Amino acid sequence: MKKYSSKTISRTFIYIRMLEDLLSQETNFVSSKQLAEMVGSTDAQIRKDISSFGRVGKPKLGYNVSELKSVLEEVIYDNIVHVVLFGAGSLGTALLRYAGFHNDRIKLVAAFESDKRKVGKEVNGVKIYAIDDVGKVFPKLHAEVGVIAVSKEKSQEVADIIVDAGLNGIINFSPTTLSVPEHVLVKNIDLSIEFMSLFYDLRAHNGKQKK
Amino acid sequence: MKKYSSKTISRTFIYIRMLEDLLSQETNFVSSKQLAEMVGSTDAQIRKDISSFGRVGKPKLGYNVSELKSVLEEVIYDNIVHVVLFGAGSLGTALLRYAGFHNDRIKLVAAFESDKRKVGKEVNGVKIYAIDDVGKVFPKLHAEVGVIAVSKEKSQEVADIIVDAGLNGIINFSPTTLSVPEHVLVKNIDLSIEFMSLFYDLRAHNGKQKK
DNA sequence: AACTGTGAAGCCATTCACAGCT
DNA sequence: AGCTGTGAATGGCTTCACAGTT
Repeated sequence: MKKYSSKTISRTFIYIRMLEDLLSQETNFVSSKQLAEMVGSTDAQIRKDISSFGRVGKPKLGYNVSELKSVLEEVIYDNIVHVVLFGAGSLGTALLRYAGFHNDRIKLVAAFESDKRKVGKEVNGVKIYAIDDVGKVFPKLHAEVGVIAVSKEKSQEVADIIVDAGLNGIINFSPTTLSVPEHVLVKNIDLSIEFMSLFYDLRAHNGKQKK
Repeated sequence: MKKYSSKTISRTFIYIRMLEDLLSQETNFVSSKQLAEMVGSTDAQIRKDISSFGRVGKPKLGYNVSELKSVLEEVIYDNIVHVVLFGAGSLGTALLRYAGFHNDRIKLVAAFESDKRKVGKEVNGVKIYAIDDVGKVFPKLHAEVGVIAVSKEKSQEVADIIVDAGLNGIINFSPTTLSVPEHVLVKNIDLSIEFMSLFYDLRAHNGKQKK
């Protein structure tokens, strides 16, 4: 598998989304400049990203929308991601309901929760199991990525369970730095840091304007 | 206001969190190397970040934990962020309940929602208003940042409301690229992109290991 | 002796600018 | 004539490595 930078990959998802919009408007061709405008980037950036995947544009015409979409999709997905959720509290439940996880590339296959009252329920077609049954349920799931949506205090414990179960990708919504073996990839999404850093940028930004 | 890179700022929040942990264990000094290990970074990175805020470390001893914490906090917050939420669906409700927004630096001051059944309720001390009352309620709020947690279809409409109300920071949880005037700062948090790009990294990572 | 602070080097991503294609 | 693809230039962030400090 060829390795692209994860920045390029993140942008590629956004490009695909735009191409889908264009397709639904029956637009056949799009230029790097137009795409750039749609996603808030630059034409050079778009061309650089796309050209790293091969020669797909047509000089003078731009990119064929559906062809480009196929190329981008091929780069990114050869498979479906099987995701398991830990924690069905308010954040976990929001994730279960979140429309973004009900597409053809991501499949949320199960949720685990310690609160007995929630165990056995189903949200959006996803079953909630008791955390103690991980050993029993896991082998059937073919899961690849675990999502941690439990409290700060329990997150390391859950991370250990995920690692023991053999997964090597974690998305961590709790505000902690997890310690995991080196082969496990962790992506931290700390919502309060996102907020606070936006706020900081905002003040710096406004300060500049006043000058 | 001096401008630091937003990468440095994001890390600073994480440093503060670690320093709080150290304080609660009554540790007085910490070296860049120890901190690096705690947050999963390098000692040089830590020193570079901290030194950009001034000379605060003591050669041979390291950093005084509580002194460093004060310095970092001073850099980041002179004020409280007033946040307004749009959308009290499952994601919005999770945000209302999210512990990270109940600290002394972020204040979620109100929520707006179009579903009449939710209007008038209170979650975690935050009132839910009708979206039509924005004009009436807003002036009292002193809000600085708006959070969009509504569906893709309604997000641009809500962004327009936020901009009209005079806010110039938006955190957008919906999977769209908003169009806003140049002075408005938008931070997109697209959870499905986060997932998909983790998955991609994971596969690239595993591919490498097999060699 | 041990650790910080920092100039310099190295690395990566973005932007520029234009040759080449249709 | 217009738009892509890309080498070269730029800019920014990270790492190196060591002088300075206590």
